[in-house]
Amino acid sequence: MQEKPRARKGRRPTMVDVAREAGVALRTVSRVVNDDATVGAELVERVRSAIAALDYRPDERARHLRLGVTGTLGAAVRQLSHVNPVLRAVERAARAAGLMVLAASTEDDEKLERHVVESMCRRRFDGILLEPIGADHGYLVPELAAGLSLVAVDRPVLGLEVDCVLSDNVAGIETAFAHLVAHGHRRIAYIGDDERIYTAQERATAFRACLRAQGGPADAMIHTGPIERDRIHRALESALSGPSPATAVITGNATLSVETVRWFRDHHDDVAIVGFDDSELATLLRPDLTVVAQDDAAIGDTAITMLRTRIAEPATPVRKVTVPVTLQARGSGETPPKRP
Amino acid sequence: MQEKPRARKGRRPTMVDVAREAGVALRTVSRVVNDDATVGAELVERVRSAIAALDYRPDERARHLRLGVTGTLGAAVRQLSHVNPVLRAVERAARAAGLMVLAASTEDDEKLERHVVESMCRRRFDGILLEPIGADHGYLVPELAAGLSLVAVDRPVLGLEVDCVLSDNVAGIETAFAHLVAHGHRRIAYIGDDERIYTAQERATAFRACLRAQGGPADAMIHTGPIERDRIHRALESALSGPSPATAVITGNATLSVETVRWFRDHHDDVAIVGFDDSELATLLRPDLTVVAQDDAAIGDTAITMLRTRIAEPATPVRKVTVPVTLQARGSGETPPKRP
DNA sequence: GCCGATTGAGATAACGTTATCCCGATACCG
DNA sequence: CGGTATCGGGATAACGTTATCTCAATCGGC
Repeated sequence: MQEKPRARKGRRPTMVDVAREAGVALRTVSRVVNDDATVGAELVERVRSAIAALDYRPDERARHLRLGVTGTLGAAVRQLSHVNPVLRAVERAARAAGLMVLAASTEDDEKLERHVVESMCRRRFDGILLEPIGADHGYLVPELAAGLSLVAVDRPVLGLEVDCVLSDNVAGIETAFAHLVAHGHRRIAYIGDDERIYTAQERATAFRACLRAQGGPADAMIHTGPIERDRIHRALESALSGPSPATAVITGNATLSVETVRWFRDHHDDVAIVGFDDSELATLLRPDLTVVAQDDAAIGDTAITMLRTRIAEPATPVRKVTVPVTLQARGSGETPPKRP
Repeated sequence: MQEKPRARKGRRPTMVDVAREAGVALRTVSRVVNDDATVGAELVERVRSAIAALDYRPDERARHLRLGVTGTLGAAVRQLSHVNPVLRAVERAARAAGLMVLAASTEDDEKLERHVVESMCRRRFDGILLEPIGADHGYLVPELAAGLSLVAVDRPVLGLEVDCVLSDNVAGIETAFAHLVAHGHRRIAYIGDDERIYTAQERATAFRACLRAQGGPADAMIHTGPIERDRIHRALESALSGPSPATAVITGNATLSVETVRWFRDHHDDVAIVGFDDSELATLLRPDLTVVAQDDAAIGDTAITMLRTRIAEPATPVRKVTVPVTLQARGSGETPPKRP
């Protein structure tokens, strides 16, 4: 039988109603609800009976106002509709600390980021995790001055000194580059994101340093720009043609890997590839994709730890934590250079 | 120069402080902050100067308590770390209505689902969208009786009469089946999820009906169970071997498609496949994956519309909306049966 | 000139919890 | 026996907004 609970009319019972029903003071009800051991057993029983009789359900809005603490962390992330394993780690770490993470998406839109973060500030969440986009975070200055606890994840907030946890982009690119060199590659191309994005700039800069250390020409092997299929495919055509085509490719993030593999599929280039960051599709390809994997669990745990420290000790010096990455050799980065 | 805003000591300024600074009543400050047109220009200016001087920032916790409305919708979804395009549509529709959606993940865990939903109830969110898991939602009965506005997304809350918006699973399976029959297939297998899950049961039941309508044996072509790689691969081996192997496969969701394609990759079976629900990988394969695509935008928009109706008119009769799906023919479902 | 209506602004309560402080009863010690 | 300490419970304020109601001044009409 499909149960159809009938919604009550009018306002919900409060502790005042419970107190009246139980014949005790309001403060006594609060003590019982909060398991205060100083209330005698008889009164405890009367209060609990009244709670059940009235179907009283605690309202944390009042509690949040009185205590000035909400037990809630906001997570302003670029996308909720895409893969976000860091957020899983964040939620688990928060739960372990008795906190609730509530996430909203900024959709890579600077105005929306501001809207989301300011909405969370107005709700006085205890702290906020932010995947920053764009360069102008001036709107954060008064919030930080007012006492906002915030940790940036995956990239710093440029121009502001706030806590940050991110992957070791430099070491990741170096590792990928060295891995390909170790497998015989000498002409390695880089397909990266728009360098206005912090992580994209870090990775591209690291790649340039690798090229210079190798003694080779720098910029001809680097192709950065917005993540657009046509741009990526033209970059690949350029990198893999001409008198000295690249024999290996490093891609700057998972989406670039997707587009690179899509292009490979149609053009059958037997080119080695190492992608930055892992994803589900990495093991669907032939050969499996070799990747520089970020440690999502460590990033998430660290982000929560730093945020809780910021909340508890606002005077703590600002920190920037880089989390090591690891290379997962699965095949696509281990093939030797194709003879021309 | 890296800006380092210094967090204030002590409590933040409130409207009481602004009133004192401006030399007006508290109610006047509230009128100005809320753009009440009955305040004279001189007082408006004094209040705004005081707001700037004190760097007053509104606190919505008090407002939520006084008004009994938070402008917040909770979204308790199975996963935040996986693809969730419905959530994007939900956020956009909510934003258009001036509401904020805050999401938390239930990680397909019944206890966690209850924890997340009850946490949102204690915060008195205006309404909740829920991707239900499991069969026992008894914990919702008192919440619904107390006035909770809730809409189930993607599957109903079994045993309770609450609003629900989901895809037309039956038509989707029928469309996929008919599509394969139209391309010459007569032996079609179904790889599905655990039938304890509502959508899995609907899809499997629809598939059985298709088989019966075709006059063929029913259960030998249906393989349902938990989404485990080994189980799925054994199901595929079974379906594609023996005296009458299937020449086409329908998969029950995107993850099943992933695992099926993974198995195909290693076994090179030239088998037609139609997958239920789209995903990014669908266009990475050769040929591209033919899918029954859910209308995520319509589901999201409908969910928000139904929730707002439930909030505004609690006595509205409970509704169940099924959103049409469409078949995207991309190649993998159009290949003819392979000759034995 | 007086009276009623309107307008701008202010006083205070309300929302629903928890903290702070207080009170009365009881027990113990000198 | 009296004084002090402790304990269980209660009265009331606090959190920071908004709603409700009131008041005084001004204006217009008769």
